[in-house]
Amino acid sequence: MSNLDSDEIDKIAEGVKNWYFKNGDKVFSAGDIADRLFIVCSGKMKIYKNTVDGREQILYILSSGDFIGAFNLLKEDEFEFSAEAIEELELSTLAKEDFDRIILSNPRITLKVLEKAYERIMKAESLVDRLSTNSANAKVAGLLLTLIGDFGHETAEGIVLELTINREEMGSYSGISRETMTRKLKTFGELGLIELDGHKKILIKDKRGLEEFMKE
Amino acid sequence: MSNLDSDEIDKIAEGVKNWYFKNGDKVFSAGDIADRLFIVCSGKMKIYKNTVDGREQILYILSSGDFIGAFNLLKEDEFEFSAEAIEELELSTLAKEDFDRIILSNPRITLKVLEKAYERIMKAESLVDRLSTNSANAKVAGLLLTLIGDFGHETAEGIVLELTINREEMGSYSGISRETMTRKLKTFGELGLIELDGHKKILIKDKRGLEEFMKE
DNA sequence: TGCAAATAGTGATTTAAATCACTGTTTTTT
DNA sequence: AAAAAACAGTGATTTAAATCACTATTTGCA
Repeated sequence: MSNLDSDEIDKIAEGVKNWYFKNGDKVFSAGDIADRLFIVCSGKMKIYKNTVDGREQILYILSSGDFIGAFNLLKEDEFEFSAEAIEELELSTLAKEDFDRIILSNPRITLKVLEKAYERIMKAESLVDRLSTNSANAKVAGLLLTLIGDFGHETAEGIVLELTINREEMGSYSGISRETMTRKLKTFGELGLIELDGHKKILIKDKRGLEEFMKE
Repeated sequence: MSNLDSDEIDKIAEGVKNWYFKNGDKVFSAGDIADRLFIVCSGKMKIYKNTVDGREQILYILSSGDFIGAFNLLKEDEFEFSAEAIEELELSTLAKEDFDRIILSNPRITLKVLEKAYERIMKAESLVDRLSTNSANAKVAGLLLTLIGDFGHETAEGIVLELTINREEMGSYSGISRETMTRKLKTFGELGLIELDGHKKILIKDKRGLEEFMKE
């Protein structure tokens, strides 16, 4: 936050509010006025839409440092999606007009925001990738690779996913049903690509193998 | 292009090249180095990926004023998609390093680019919307509404789509097969929502009705 | 204008995943 | 630690769209 004079900083700090959410709490809903910027400080939240046929489609999983509600500079639209905490979550929010003012007067911050916008484009396009195949195997393989980014960390035995989403939500993040998700994960387990440990932990044993699945 | 001094403008003009493509010509391919920015001057081109199961998934249809190959500032990646003219097409291209230089030194242009990035986010997310339903009816309705933006113009009888894409490509822009596209368009015709006039023209008779189809 | 090539339409069949209905297991709560 | 609630697994069945194989129509070019 360089390039801000102290008056400006004071003014902004005034507008910043901090929030705390528990797993499952709703942060905002589709249709709410998007007059604030939400910045994730710790924890995770899911961004999702309700589809035509009454299911939920997860678009993004946001972690520390991600923000949402900002790119439409100066226009104050409604949110087209909803947000819900998927683990303990700390947020700061900032009035959109303050944010706009900061962007308009601080080129370096504009560039940062542009970078974030690019990140979001990449994520949306990779979701399109996942949804555009008809093969459930490819969807699940693609999902697991994405989840490495969202929930993965390296260990001695390989990459471990410590999930805070359930099978239904995994389905919703890849466009398949809960039951198909269950069945495909089992198949991948039998093939030695992954190892399931309870409901909340997956060990990725063969990342390459998963990538292969996305090519057929 | 305000805020550029004349030296700068000269330097940039040097790097600009103009291109002309016929319908069906390839502009660039996935895997090509993305070291240029492509700006559409007139005509249209489609941006697409080849999916896992060997089909083509259209991501965007770009028209005059749209550009591609830019948001990943300073990084020179490969294109993850291909581009092909879908009617006579005039392009200008600009070396990416020049573009980066312009952005970094002209905040007003950065803002313009940010606006375009937001537009692309909206388009990608609306494509996700379309792909995330299992109902072919909803996909086709959503497609037609999107095509209004890409190919539509108002006439006395309603909105007319003068298509430069075929049924296969319409399917590819909404995640269904050519045959299903054909059948659903027929159904919509019978319901009085649209009217088909040859292969290349569709009259939208009931936009509201189409929107309704996206909600069930 | 007529002809070839491209594109679209259509019925029959297959297929993979959704759905349904239930049971089993894990996780969380008190 | 026990009980309740949430979540996951599974077989049977249905379903909608993909695919196949072919014909008909449209388009654009010579």
